[in-house]
Formats: sequence, C-alpha cells, structure tokens
Amino acid sequence: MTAKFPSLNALRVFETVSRTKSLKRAAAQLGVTQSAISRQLSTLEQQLGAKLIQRDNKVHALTPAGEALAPELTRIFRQLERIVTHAMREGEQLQRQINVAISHEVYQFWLMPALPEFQQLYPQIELNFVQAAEYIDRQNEELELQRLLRNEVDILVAFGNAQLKTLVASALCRPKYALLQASVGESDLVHIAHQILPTSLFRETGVTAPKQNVARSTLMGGMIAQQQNQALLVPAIYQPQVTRLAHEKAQVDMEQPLTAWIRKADEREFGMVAFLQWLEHRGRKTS
DNA sequence: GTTTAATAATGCACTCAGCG
DNA sequence: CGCTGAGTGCATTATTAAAC
Repeated sequence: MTAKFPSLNALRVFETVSRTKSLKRAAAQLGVTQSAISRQLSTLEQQLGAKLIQRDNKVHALTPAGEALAPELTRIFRQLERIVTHAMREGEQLQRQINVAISHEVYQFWLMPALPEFQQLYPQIELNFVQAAEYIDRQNEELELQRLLRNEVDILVAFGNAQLKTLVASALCRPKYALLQASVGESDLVHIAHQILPTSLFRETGVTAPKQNVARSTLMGGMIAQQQNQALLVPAIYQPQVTRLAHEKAQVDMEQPLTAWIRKADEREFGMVAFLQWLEHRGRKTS
C-alpha cells in the first residue's frame, strides 16, 4: 500500500463525485473519462486507507469517512476557486510595460542572453530598455535615481549600493572583477567612470593606480586598454565577449554589487515582482 | 545538457451488474 | 434483453528521476 499524501486532483475528484453522486457526471464536469475518475478514487481510498464511497455498480452513498471529508473539501475547493479567480484577474493586470534603465554592457553581456527565457515565462510583460550608467556612485546617483522618482523608468539595473528612502534596492549578485591586462606584469589601470576600486586591488595585483584615463564605460575602457597597453577591471559576469580581451586574469571582489532599484510603491506590483524575482534568480545563477 | 528508464495518469474498448 | 453506470486490461502519453 502506498501511504503518501493524496494528490490535489484525487481530492478534487472525490469532492466532485460526492456532489454529483455519480462517477459519470463527475467525469463530465471535470472533463475526463469515467475510467480516470474511478482510478483516482480507488487510488485515493488506498492512500487514505479508508473507503469513501459505498458503491457496487452505482454510487449509493458516502461512507462515514466520506461524509466527514466531503463537506470540508467542498468548502476548501470553493475558497480555492475564489483565490484562483482572483489570481487570474491579477494576471490580466500583469499585462504591462516595464521601462528598464540599464547600461549597454550589463544589458548585452549579462541580461540579453537570458531574455528569451523571461519572455517565454511572461509573454504579457513588455520590456523597454533605455540607457543608464553602468556604475552608480555618490556623484551620479542623484541623476540616475531621479529618473525612477520622476517615473521616467520603472527599474534601474546597475552596479552600486545607493540607498534612498522612497526606493527599494535589491542586490542581484556580488560579482568579482576580472582584471584584464594587456600584457603580463605591472601596468596602469584604465579607470571607468563611477567604478569604486577595491582597496585590495593594488596590493594584490601589482597594478598601479589610474592616472588620467577615465573611460565612460567598459566598452570604451576596453578600447583604450587595448590601444595603450593598459589594464582594465571588468565584472566577471560579463561573459565571454568582454573578458576575451584578457591575456591574464585575476579575480578581485567588487565593491558595488549588481543592484536593481525600484520605487517602493511598485514593490508589490505583479509585473515588477515577476521581473525582479527573475533578475534575482539570474543573479544567483551567474554569481 | 541530453538521453534513458521508471512511474503515474489517462483513454479506449470491453465486461459486469442492476433495473425496468 | 437492452440500457445505464461502474470496474478492468491493455496501450499510450506525460512526467520525473537517474545516468551519462
């Protein structure tokens, strides 16, 4: 005898049979064959270790065990129906656009490869992408986060750890930098705007502090680094198009986690919850 | 990540029993 | 004896777990 918890379907089958007083009518109501109903019932009775329905060739009556179970199940399934109907209505509201502010690099080298998966999961949600800074620090946080507060965008994805009362920040992952060096040994670093350099970097890698080269983005930094034989810090989650530039690679912890900022007011909004949870899932997968 | 194996659920076609 | 509804054997399909 299999003594495991009965399936929801088997309980639903019994509940329907108890209401319709017939396997055939229950089958019609549930859109399956009578054979399936019969088997679901016998499996359920086997699992419960008790007969629920008195039957020879007709459903005659419920057994005491059945009488005890049926009204409770009816009540619970009614409640379940209300909950599901409600969820379906919420699901319709899910149909919406989300405006995502994100840098070219994070988009192309981290997010884009997985986007088809998201679109398959939530075809109702349309994502619009607009350009944002790759890194957020004290100097540009006001400018970038204001776009959320002014409702220009719904979510900002970038490296940084800025906090604002009216915004919710979720760290998606805390990646490491890959140190890309054009040539082995000591070399200057191309500094990418708003990148906070880890304190351990110079001690551990022998790279010298950046001088005048400040790039606006990782892509620009990559070009400068190649041309001028310099080193560059690139989030290791950028795979593999950017890191291919590397001759030698050392890993250093990033000070700024990859973060998603949203408005507090949108925290419980269905589409946003779906997108944010998916981003967090993707963050866990890539860190 | 893909293939293979095991298991559960289901449907079809049939049988069986009760009833008028 | 024919109709109706419940039960069963067998084949197919879907799902999950295991192996590679």
